[in-house]
Amino acid sequence: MYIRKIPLPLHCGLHLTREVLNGKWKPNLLFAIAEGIKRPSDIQKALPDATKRVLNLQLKELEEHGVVSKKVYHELPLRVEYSLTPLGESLMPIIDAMNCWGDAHRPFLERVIMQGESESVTAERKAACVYYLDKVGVE
Amino acid sequence: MYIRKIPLPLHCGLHLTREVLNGKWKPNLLFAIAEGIKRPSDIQKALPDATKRVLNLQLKELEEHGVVSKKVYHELPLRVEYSLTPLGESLMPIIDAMNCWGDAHRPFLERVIMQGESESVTAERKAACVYYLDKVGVE
DNA sequence: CAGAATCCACCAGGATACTG
DNA sequence: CAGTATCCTGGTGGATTCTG
Repeated sequence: MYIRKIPLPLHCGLHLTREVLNGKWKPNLLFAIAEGIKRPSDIQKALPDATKRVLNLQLKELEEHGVVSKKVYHELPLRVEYSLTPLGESLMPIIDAMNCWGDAHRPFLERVIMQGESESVTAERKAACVYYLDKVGVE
Repeated sequence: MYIRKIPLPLHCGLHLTREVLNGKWKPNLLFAIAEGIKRPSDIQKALPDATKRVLNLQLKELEEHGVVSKKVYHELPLRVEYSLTPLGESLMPIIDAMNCWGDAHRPFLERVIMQGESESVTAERKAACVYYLDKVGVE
């Protein structure tokens, strides 16, 4: 197994949670499992952009962190099912909130995130921000 | 400026939110600013384990993503103040929830996260999980 | 005080091929 | 079907130094 060379950071609740949720696909994994997508093959179908390898890695971490549990049925063909632990369930409000927030602000976020990528005019970006933030402020 | 070589992933609300919150210190930065810690020097004091450089980088991203705004007072000595935008405010319930969740489960999480580091006996870890999850389940 | 410039170690995550 | 082994690249974040 692997031993980290850089120690993990401080012990603020934020960091602990971050540690659990940190991984490109972890929120999606939790979300999928919460939706009843339990079997690895189905999970892969649900997240086609992720590799088997990485999904397995992150599932393993989620398991080690006590938020999902894994049940292996020794049949043929082999069957495996993941599910949320109570601790994992307690995380779902946060996951859902993150999902909603992202969806609610999608048009703005997509614009502003993409612009960060394509080194475009800062002024234009700022204008977009101001425009949107006005709207938010009014709501 | 820098052009990303790897395109950013899909457009699910979860990913958008992740993009905004992704950065070792971003949740803490938002939290600190929400608490009224506005000036860079104070922010650094609040997060002593982070480098000026990285804090600046992540603040800039938060700004570009429209969740914080930066006000420069052209005085001497130079004064700068960050604050949450309305969009950033709308993120605070999530930040707070993450903070609470981490704090609420700290004893368990600390144990289970640390053990991941020091490649210790899996059986022991599992025992710890089971023990804790029992408690959670009962609550 | 605020922050840009350099340099670099680390490691997360993708591609691919393989085992049971 | 589920999972592992190997290899490799991009980019995050730390250390340090320098400017206004």
